[in-house]
Amino acid sequence: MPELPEVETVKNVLKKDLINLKIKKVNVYYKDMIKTDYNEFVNNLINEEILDIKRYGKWLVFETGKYALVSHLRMEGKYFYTDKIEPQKHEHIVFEFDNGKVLRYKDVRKFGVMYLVKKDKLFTDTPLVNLGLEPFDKKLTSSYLLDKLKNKTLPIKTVLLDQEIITGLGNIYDDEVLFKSRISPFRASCTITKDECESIIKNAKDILNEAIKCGGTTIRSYTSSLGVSGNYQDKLLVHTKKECSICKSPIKVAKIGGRSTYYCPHCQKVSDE
DNA sequence: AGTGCGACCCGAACGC
DNA sequence: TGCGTTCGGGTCGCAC
Repeated sequence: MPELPEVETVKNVLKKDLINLKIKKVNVYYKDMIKTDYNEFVNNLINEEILDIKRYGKWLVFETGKYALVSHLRMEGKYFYTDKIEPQKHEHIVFEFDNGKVLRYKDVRKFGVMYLVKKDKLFTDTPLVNLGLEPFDKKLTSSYLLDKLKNKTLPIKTVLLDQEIITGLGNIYDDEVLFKSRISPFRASCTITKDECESIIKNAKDILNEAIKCGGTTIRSYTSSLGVSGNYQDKLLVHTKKECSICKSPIKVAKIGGRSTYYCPHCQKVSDE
C-alpha cells in the first residue's frame, strides 16, 4: 500500500519518464474512478504535455500546460510506464503518449480516484483544498499541533489520521508514531501536552524519513511495478506485532475510529500512575 | 463546528 | 475441501 514515502518515490520515478511527453489518447475502463466530468477527462488532456509531477500528502498531481490531473493511489494503485500493450486485469486507465508508450494505472480494489481540473482550480476544486501541513514543513510546530488538538475530544489516533492537520500519516505510521512517543492512541486529543506534540512531530519525521529510505531501495527499474511496498515492514515496532519490543508485554489491538490500532498497554498508558 | 459512520471495492484470511 | 463471511485501507459525504 503506497504511503507518503512511496508516493514520493513513485513521483520521482515517473518524473524521469514522463516529463515533456505529449498525451495522445486517454482510455478509461472504470468510469467511477473519475470524480470530475468524464468527457472532459477523456478529451481535455489530448495534445497536452506533462510538464511536472508533484506530491501533496499522498496525492500525485500531473501538471500539463492547462490542467492538473490529481491522482490518489489509495491502498493498491500502481502505475506502469511501458510499451503499448493490451490492458491487463485490474487496469482501469491508460494514457497513450506520442512516443508510442503508455502509462497504465492498475488498482485491484478500484479505490483510487482521479480528478482533472484547470491548473488554477487545483486547490479549490479538488480534495487538496483542505490539506494540512506536510510532516517536514517548517510550519509544523508543537504550537501548531497543540492548537489543532486543544478543542478536540476525538482520540489522538483519529486526529493524526486527519489529513487536514498533518498530511501523510496513514494508519500504520500513526501507530508507530504514538508507540515511539509513548502516547496511548485512546487519549483525547485535548489532553495532549505541548511536549507530547513535540514528540509526535519528531517521531513522525524520523519514521517517515526512515520509510523513505526503505521505499527508495525497492525501486529496481522503471519497467517494474511502481509503488511496490518498501521493506519498512521490517522496521515496524508495534503495528501487526504480537509483543512489545521494549517491555515484552503483549501488544493489544483495538478499533479506534473504525481503524485497527496496535498499541502496548504498558508503554502507552492512558494516564500517569 | 465537531463527531460518527456508511460507502466505495475485492482478494485474502478466516470460520464453519 | 468448499463455501460463506469478515476484514482492511484512505477519503468523502452525509446525518446528527
